[in-house]
Amino acid sequence: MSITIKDIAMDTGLSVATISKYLNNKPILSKNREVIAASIEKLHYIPNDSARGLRSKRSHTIGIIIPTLNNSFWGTVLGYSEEELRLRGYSVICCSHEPNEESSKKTIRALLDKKIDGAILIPYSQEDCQIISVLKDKIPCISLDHVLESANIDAVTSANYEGGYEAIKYLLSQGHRRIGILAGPKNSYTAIERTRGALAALRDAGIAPESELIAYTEEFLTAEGQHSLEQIMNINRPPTAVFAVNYDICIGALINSSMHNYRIPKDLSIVGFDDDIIFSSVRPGITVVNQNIKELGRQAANLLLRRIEGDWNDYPSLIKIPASLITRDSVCNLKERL
Amino acid sequence: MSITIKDIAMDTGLSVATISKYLNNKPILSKNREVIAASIEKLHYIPNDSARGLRSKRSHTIGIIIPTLNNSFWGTVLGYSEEELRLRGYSVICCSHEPNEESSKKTIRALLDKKIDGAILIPYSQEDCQIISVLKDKIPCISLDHVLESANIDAVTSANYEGGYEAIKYLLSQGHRRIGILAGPKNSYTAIERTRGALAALRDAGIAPESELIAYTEEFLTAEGQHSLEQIMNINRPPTAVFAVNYDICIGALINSSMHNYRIPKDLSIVGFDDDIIFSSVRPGITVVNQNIKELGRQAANLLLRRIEGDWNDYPSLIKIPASLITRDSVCNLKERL
DNA sequence: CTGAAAGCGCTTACAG
DNA sequence: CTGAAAGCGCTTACAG
Repeated sequence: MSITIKDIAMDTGLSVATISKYLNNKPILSKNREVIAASIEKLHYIPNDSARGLRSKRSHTIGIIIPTLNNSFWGTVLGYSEEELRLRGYSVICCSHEPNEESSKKTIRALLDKKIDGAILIPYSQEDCQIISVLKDKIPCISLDHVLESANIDAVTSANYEGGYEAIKYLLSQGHRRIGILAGPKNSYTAIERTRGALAALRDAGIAPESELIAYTEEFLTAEGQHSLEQIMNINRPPTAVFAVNYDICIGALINSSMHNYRIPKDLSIVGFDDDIIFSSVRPGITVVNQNIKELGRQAANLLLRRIEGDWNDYPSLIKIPASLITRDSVCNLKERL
Repeated sequence: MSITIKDIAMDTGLSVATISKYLNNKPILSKNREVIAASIEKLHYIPNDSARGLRSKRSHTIGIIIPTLNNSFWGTVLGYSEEELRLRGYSVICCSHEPNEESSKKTIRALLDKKIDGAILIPYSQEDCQIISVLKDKIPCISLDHVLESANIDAVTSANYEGGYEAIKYLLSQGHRRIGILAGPKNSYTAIERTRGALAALRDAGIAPESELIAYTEEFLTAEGQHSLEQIMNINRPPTAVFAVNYDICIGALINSSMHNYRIPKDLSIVGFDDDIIFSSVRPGITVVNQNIKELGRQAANLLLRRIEGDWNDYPSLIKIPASLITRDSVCNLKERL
């Protein structure tokens, strides 16, 4: 019924073995190459993935494991990875998982049953080390967004540390000296890195970080972001500016300042991390450090493909994608005021 | 190397044909059923999808075509569909596509090459009829979120009309009589339906809709939402309340009212469509009509599976998922005021 | 470089 | 209901 490799063999007068070699980019006479290409085009031949997979033990599908899709950030990363992978001939099957061991195991099991050739994993936290170590013994794996300490694994993340550093450096350049850090959860890799960068920038400017200027939360929740700002503005000498390490925390801070009628940036300057349509729509626009989501997704896909193709030269590799400051109107220039 | 159906046959003393029948839920002696189940369990047998696919011409994978994943709404829908499908033994490969013919064709081509057994499509607009009609001749297809007029196709959507009706009915119950409708794009199925419902509610209350109280946009953009509110508040007798038909439009309206220092709900009441964490974090909380995203995703998956399994009884079917009003504090009760 | 043959792990008629 | 045999469309050694 449908066109097979046999039809191409008949049509070209070559053997199926040669057609197969063409399909797999193995050396054949360039004359034959042309003939085959023309025949494939003419007959609209499409290789049968099931047959290829059955013989070669490779499924040409890769798994992407994501915490939750209820989040435009992961969804977007997934989208870019998927695009890159698709263009290279792979399909992706994506799974979301809950932050518990049972869910992780089920997800891994399902993926392995599907005989995926590799996986990109976005971990919840360090605990997900377990799930990745099970996987990476069997197939190539990339950790996205998190660097898992205990696991020896390829990772691609944003330059979180540098992004945090940039945010504070900018605030300092605008004359701020008392800067609060809405540091988010203590167990989040990204939050930790961004906070570390922020503190380093402070230190490099000769400012000793004060613990009352750092507010931690349990999770990335707007409600906790609100509370963080509340807390930090109630100390003896409140800051003139705050750096919020993530979207939800930043939204929370914004909500809290509007409840207190703080005028931004006059009463309080703010820099967030992660851009969103809302930060450019709102007045004043909110200055943020923006992640390059497209590169994040693509590089993860590319690195994974290299591993699948057998290139383990630089293993384990940590790829950092630069994050960049988007300057808007939420930071007051204290120097101009003087 | 890995366990195959042959191993199970050996272990149980039955033939591979019988094991295959077990795997495919065909009638076998219940005695044998038990023996096989035990053996599969014992040897950790996992059927090889490639082999099954090669023989049976079914891939047990289904395609989900999505406008963009850069959107928590689609991502979430995808997540729920994926979960449902996975539990039923299918994997999903998802593709995003651009709103142009070339991109659509490439996407369809890629999916068809993968021999998907069915597809769920979230169209951009009526134009996507083309892409769906190409697909649905070959494999079962469900349209999600949109009902495509010209294509005879299964669809599952939220009760958009009813949701719009509810929003206005609520506003009326709070004593509002002059109500603005931020109607979004004229070519969006969901926007049209929600607006239709809103207008019907007005009419049913004996209020003739006035065209100056309806503001359309080109796309779903916050900037256009801002402009819509601006426009509608500048007419001779501005409304006491507005209904925003979608998230972005609602955010835009909120931003515009904050720029004008309208106090919500005192100066202006507002009801949105589509919930978001931000609407419950903000003060006052924003009243919205909420879609049941989980059901949307699940029902689409279930309907598709029914079609794939050959049940075309109720074709074409339109499944409407109820949307429900979440009452918060953005609507002023004018009756109490009197 | 090319080709003949075997075989990947299943499902599908077909007999029994 | 069960089983023997053929075959799905490829890739993989192996000769040539």
